[in-house]
Amino acid sequence: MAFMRDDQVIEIAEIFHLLGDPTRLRIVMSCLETARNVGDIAADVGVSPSLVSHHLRLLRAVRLVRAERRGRNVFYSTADDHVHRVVNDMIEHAGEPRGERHRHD
Amino acid sequence: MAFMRDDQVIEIAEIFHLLGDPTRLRIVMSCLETARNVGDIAADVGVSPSLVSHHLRLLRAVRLVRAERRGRNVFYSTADDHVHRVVNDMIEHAGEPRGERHRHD
DNA sequence: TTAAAATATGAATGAATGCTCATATACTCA
DNA sequence: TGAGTATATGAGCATTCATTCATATTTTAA
Repeated sequence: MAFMRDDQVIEIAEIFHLLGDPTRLRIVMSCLETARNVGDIAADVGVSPSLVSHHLRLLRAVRLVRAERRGRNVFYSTADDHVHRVVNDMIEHAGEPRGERHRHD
Repeated sequence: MAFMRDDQVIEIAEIFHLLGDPTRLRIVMSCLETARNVGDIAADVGVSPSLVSHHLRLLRAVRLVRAERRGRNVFYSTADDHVHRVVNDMIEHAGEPRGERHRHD
């Protein structure tokens, strides 16, 4: 783990960083189970379509989401199952009781 | 997922955000398998002990790492197994071949 | 072709952030 | 106790970033 190349670490950190903004995280969560178009995501998250579009561009760039055009809408969905696992594990982590040890070694 | 409370999402995003800096991610990786003291982590990552300490304080605050004093050293280790999974899944995600679909629906 | 709807892009800005350097605290051993 | 080592903290600075607003692009339908 300590022997990972710098560019690998930077790439991974960049993805974490994108998930590290509440608005963007909500956007990812919004299209985690089913593909959703930009307008619906915006309504879901409670921000402007413009802002959603900005964020989706970043998420697309690192392949966290994929875009698919249907008529005049563009539907977004999470790119692969790792995203599911990463988000779910983090939810579990955050859900743990705080203040004490969480491991047994 | 869309029904998560705001404070939950914010808390999770904050943890992702902390993993979203290359230096901090390296620090976490450095004490992912075995507990390591600040000086060794600094040497590992290639930054000053001061900077490592700054980062460790943030990581401690969200319980990503735990501190344990031994003599004049303080040893840090990752707080629980979710961190392992999250980091490993993300490495897999980043390691995938790019440019094509990664799911089947 | 035109109007309207959905999405995307660009510039500007206030706020947050990572880093450095200086200094403070904690611990050990002579 | 005092010197030396290991960590921690605080202020200051340059940079990055999330958001807004205005505008552009794309698509459908009349």
